[in-house]
Amino acid sequence: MFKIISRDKESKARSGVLTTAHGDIPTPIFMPVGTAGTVKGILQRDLTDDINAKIILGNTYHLYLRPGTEILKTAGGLHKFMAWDRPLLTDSGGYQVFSLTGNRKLTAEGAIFKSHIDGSRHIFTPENTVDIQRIIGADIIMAFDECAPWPCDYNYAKESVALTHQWLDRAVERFTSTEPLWGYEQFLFPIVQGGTFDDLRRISAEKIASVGLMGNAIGGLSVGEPAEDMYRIIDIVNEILPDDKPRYLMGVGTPSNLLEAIDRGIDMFDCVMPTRNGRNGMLFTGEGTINIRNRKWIDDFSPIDTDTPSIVSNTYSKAYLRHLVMAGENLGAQIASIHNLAFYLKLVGDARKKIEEGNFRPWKEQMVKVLSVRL
RNA sequence: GGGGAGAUACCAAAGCGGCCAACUGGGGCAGACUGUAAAUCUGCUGGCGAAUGCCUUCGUAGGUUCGAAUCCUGCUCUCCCCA
Repeated sequence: MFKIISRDKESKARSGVLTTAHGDIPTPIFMPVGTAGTVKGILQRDLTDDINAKIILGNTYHLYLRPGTEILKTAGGLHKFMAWDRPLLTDSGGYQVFSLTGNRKLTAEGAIFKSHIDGSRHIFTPENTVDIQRIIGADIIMAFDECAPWPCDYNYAKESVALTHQWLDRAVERFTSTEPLWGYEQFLFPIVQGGTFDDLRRISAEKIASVGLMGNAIGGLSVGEPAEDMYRIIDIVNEILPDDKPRYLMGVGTPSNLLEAIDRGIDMFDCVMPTRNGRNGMLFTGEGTINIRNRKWIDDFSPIDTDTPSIVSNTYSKAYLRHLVMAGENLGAQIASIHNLAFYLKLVGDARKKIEEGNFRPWKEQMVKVLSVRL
C-alpha cells in the first residue's frame, strides 16, 4: 500500500511511503539496478550499511537465463539466493525486447528471442513472465511490455501500445489467478507506453489507470528522445494516472532528470547510470560532474565528495580513485559505484525532505544548476 | 680476441626502394554511456594550421638513386655465442 505524506504546493511533487512485505520504501526513491542478482561490484552489506538502499532491481530476462528458474526455486527465491532481505523489484524483460533487437521476434503470443549467452531460443509471454517473477519472488513485479525504440513512427508506436495493452490484460489474468510462492504479497505494476505521441500516451495512461493495480509505471522514455519530450509526456501521463498510487518512471535517469520528474509527480526511479557510468569514471558530486580519468585529478587529494554521506566518498581521495580507475583496478569501479549510488540516494532523500519542508522548487532549481556543472 | 644479431615515435613492435608522419599493442589525452549483451565503446596521440597543406623525423655522418626508415660505407652504442 502507498501513503502520501506530504505534497509540494508549487509543483506536483509529493513524498510518501510504499509498504511492501520486505519493508517500507520512502518516496521519492531511487532503486539501484542489480540486473543479474547483483548491483555490479557492490556487496549487499554496502548497499544496506553504507548507501542504505531501500529497494533494488533484478531482471527477469537475465535471471531466467542464468541461473535459471530451477535454481531460483530451489534457493527459495531471489531474496534468499542473494541474501537480500529488503524490497526487490524485477523488470519483466520488456526492456530486453527493446535492447536485443535483432535477437528477437514479436508475435501476438509473446516475444521469441535468442539468448545472448548461448544463442538458444526462448519465448517470453505475459503469462510466463508473471510465473517467472513469482518464482523470483520480487515484492514488485512488472507486466511484460514492448519498449518501443526512438525514433519510431506513429503507426509502429500505436501497434506497440495495443500489443502492450493486450499483454497487460493477460498478465493481470495470470497474476490474479495465481498465488505468491513464498508466502508474502507481490504487487504487479503495469507500464504506460506510446513513444513521444501525446494521444497514444493518453490512451495508454487511461488503460493502465483503469486496471487499478497497486502502482503504475511509465516506460519507453529516455531511449534517445530530447529531455523536453520526456518531461512533456510525464506531464500528460501523470495527469491521468491515479494520484494516490506510486508512479514509477522506468530507466531514468540523470540526476536532473530525477528532479524534473519528481517535480512532475514521479515517485520511483531506477537507472544504470550511477553504476555503469561510475565504472566508466563518471562521478556525480555536490559540486558538479567529474570525469575522474581526466588528468586534472591526478594530484587532487581531497575527498571524492564531502556532500555525499557514503564512507567511500569521504574516505578516499580523487587522486586515489583516479589511480584505481586508470589502473583498471576493481576497487575503482566499486568505489565509484558506491559513491554515485550514495549521491543518487541522497538526492532523492533531500528531495523528500524539501517537499516536506515546503521548499522543493527553489532547492530543485538550485540543484539543477549545480548538476549541469562539469568540473 | 673471434663470430653473429640489432639500433624505428613515451614503451613494445611491424615496415625492408615510392601507396610512410610510419601497421598493431600498451601507455597517454578527451568523449560517450538513462527499465545493464557494457569494469564497455569511440576519437586523438611528431610540430604548425580551420583545412587542401607545410615543416622536422626511423642511432649517427656520409654516399647511391628521380625518390631511402628501407640499398652501400665509416663511426657510436646494445645484445648473443665462442675463446
